[in-house]
Amino acid sequence: MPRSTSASASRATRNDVARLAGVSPAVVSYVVNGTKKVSPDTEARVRDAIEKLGYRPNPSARALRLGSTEMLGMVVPTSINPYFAQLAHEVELAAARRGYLLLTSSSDGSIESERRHLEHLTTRLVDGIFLCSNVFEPDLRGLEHSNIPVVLLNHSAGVPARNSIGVDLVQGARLAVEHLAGHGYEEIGLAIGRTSGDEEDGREIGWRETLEELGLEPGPIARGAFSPDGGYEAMRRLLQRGRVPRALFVSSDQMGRGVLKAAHEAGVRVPEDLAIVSFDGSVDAAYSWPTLTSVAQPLTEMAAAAVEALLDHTGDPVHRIMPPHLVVGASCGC
Amino acid sequence: MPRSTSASASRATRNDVARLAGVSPAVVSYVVNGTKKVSPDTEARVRDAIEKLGYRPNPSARALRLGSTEMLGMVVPTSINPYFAQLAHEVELAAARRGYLLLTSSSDGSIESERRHLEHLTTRLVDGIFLCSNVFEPDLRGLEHSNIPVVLLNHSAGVPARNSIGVDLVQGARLAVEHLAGHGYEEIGLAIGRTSGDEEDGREIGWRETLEELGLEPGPIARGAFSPDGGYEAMRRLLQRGRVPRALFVSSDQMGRGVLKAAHEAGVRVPEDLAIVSFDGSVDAAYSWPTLTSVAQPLTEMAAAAVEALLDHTGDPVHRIMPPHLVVGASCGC
DNA sequence: TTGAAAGCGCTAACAA
DNA sequence: TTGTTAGCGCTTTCAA
Repeated sequence: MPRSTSASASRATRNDVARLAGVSPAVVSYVVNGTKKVSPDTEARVRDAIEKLGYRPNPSARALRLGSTEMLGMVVPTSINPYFAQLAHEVELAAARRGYLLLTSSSDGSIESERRHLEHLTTRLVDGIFLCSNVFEPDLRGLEHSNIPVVLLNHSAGVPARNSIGVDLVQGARLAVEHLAGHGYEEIGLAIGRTSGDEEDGREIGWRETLEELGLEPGPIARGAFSPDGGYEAMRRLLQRGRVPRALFVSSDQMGRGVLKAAHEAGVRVPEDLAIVSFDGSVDAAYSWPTLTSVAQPLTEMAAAAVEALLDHTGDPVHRIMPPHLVVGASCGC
Repeated sequence: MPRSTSASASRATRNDVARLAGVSPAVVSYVVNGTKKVSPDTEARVRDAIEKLGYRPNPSARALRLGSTEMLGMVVPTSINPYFAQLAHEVELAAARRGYLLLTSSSDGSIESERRHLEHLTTRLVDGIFLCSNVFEPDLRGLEHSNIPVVLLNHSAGVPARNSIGVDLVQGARLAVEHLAGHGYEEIGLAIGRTSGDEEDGREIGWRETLEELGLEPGPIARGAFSPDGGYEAMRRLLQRGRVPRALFVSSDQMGRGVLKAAHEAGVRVPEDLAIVSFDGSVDAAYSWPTLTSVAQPLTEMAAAAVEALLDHTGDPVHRIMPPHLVVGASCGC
């Protein structure tokens, strides 16, 4: 028998409080929830008893009665990535402001694990789920029996029937490319994370379109995972092909770290030989060497919007695309 | 009325399953929990109904009945720090192996917030708590009425009445200092994170003792927060004092990032002018420039030990001090 | 092998 | 203003 059983067995219940205060159990609920008027005198006695016994309402009983656990779930690809760690943290704060607790788990980049985590969360009966999926069209079958609302977070193109919140990737890429072009670079390459579906990443679209508008030829493209390793390998490939451009748009700060590492190893100076603008605006950008100029996502706003969409929204799905902004570091040569 | 209410209202209950299978509700429990023999025929019918309805036992009802939520809580100073993110992830995996879900929240380095999070977790009736505290003697008053077991994780000196799991900081510092001394450096400084109590950090002790044993004078000490910013400022201070040693032991990879940034800015070459060994062995070490030689903590083992201490241990408090090991990068000049 | 029933702690409708 | 009570979905004892 687990220790926990004795732990909760020893915990004061509403009846204990009622007995000590000399009132009925219902009155304790009235005081705790403020749902009904109670005479000041009674209230004082009840509060006193609550204090003495260290009483806390049992959340399982509450949840059972109310049909709501007041918990929200979030699935991220990996919490080691500071971008997702920060996003999850912002969501945690936004949820807490509404009295909800956030359960976060990481799918480690696997679709199978993502599905399992979703299932696990629904089993736990969370009141809603934020999903940062590894794929464009996540497998939501585990939710079909549950009616639990979902918000696709960090998801820039809307899946028709789902709420989604994301940053404007196309616009972000535009900021990056225009900034590099503003420095006079005419050859601007792309190091981009691999997506697992058919959809083209908005950053790639924005990069191409902006170059076109500026009358510039697209520079070389290198693909890799959305990770430091992925960035490292992407940059290594550019080096091997002898096709290192003068400027490079990198699709995440994490990849940026890898690109920098490969550049340093090869003796490519940043920004003198290679100017870089990356994406996300996470802490990693500020503590790379050189610091990365990065297209920052408005995480706080995205988190707030996600919580709002989950808790307040009914009717048609919400699709919010938030504007990014450029945070200038040293890697672009400013 | 929140959407969640309607969501859970629509969820199939055990009674629905029983009705569909033509058995009593109890039999459904027998099948689900495997606690009692049921005829193969009945079992098949029940499983069929479960499948059809997508039935999942209501965890709140289970928890209410069993007195256990099968959830564990964890409080970390910050989940943005990859070291804690990784530690939390390892704990999440270890807990999952035992059928427990992990609730993680970050205290953002504040003692007040740490206390609040602890309280919040106990209120949620988790079956146990892992605490990576900001301080040596955490304020556990919020738990006094609850009997919830606690493990101090990332805590190297045992608080007498509590379980604690940590790495051997003294031994870790020894590895670092001996390695640097092995490179022939005779002046080895220390950049160390500030602790908020009176206790001296084991790394400082180990650093001093090892130098003493080697017959070397202690190099300069710089203190700062356990963060990139803290490392940056610590290094800046050494630079301003004109007291940059030839070798430096840095008490975390996060600080190491800041030290590197300050060194780069000042034109101090690593490892040529300054050799560095840091602590934690996190991803940050591998993607710094140059890569950091770092004293790695056995996170997986620590997480497993922590879960074991929490779930299996009764009687006297557990105090486990795990051995670290050196991961060689480029910053030491190897 | 199966079923009936008590009760976990709580909220809220209703009665007093 | 306060108390009584039904019932949320589940596990488990006891009886059939």
